[in-house]
Amino acid sequence: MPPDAPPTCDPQTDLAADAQPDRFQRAREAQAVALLEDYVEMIGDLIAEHGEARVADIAQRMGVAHPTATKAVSRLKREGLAVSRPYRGVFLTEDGAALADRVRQRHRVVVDLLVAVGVPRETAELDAEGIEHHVSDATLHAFEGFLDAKG
Amino acid sequence: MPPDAPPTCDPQTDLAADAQPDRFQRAREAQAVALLEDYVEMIGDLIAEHGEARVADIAQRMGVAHPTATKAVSRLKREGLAVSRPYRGVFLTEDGAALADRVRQRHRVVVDLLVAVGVPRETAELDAEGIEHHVSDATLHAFEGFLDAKG
DNA sequence: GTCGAAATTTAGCCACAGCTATATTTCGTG
DNA sequence: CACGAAATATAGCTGTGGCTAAATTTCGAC
Repeated sequence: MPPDAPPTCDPQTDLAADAQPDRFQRAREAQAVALLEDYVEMIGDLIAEHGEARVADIAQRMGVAHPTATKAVSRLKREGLAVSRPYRGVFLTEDGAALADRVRQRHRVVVDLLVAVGVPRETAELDAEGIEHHVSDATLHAFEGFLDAKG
Repeated sequence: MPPDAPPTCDPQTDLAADAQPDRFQRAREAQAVALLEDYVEMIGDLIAEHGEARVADIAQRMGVAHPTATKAVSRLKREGLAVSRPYRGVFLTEDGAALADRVRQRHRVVVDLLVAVGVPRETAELDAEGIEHHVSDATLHAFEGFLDAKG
């Protein structure tokens, strides 16, 4: 096929198709940070409860084996989100703590919005765990506006 | 620490913590099928437009290299969602086509709901790409109910 | 103060999902 | 109808994120 004569007849369709790759790349990037966000939030919770986050507790709450949690912590340390000395508890850096706060807050807003539009609370909690990582700042702001207007 | 005397003082906190692993495992599973869903929907779109889905087109629209698309098609075939003969176009099985329809419909509902609560259309399209894969049937139903009630 | 249990880390495996480079096949053009 | 360009497939690499099994360290109990 010659490059100046694409096989599709509708130029509008082609335009939409051209915009798609960016969308999917964006979604892939969001997914890449999603796990780190979950671990950071979980570590934040554990520190708030116990004063430190032990690998065994992280693993248990994330539903993974101990070595998996250890590797995740390594990635967090590499990203500058957590610190730890060998065989000791894990702590968050300033950046990590800030991220944990943001994630926790976003989670709450997402759950509240889901409930506000009629999703049962329990279902909202379950779905929010996956949804929250794909909620942009703009969407989060819209959610907050909607909740303010409603209540 | 003895097993009958956990270090936390609040039994309610422990209960919530015990429920967490399932949540995360659920989110991980959802993420595992998300990519397949995207590919299936995209292949459905291409078939609707061109009568078949070529690997090069799939790769271009998904924003990945050709071999990545080829490997994805292999997984779809293994899962019984697509069929293809070597060096020829890709087609969906009955299951694949049904999944594509469901995904497309769910995407539309998610975008509509985001718009309904005040998210700009363009942002809604971007975020929906990631959000939709984590919307359960129960939540989708609630979204539809909310949209019906609204307009 | 030593020893053993518990926690952590390390090593090594698998599958996925991306990539580049190379081989193979198809198909339009001359 | 042969040939070369384009499309597809294969091979082999990287990094992620799981896992089990084995080595190491910590720490409480005696």
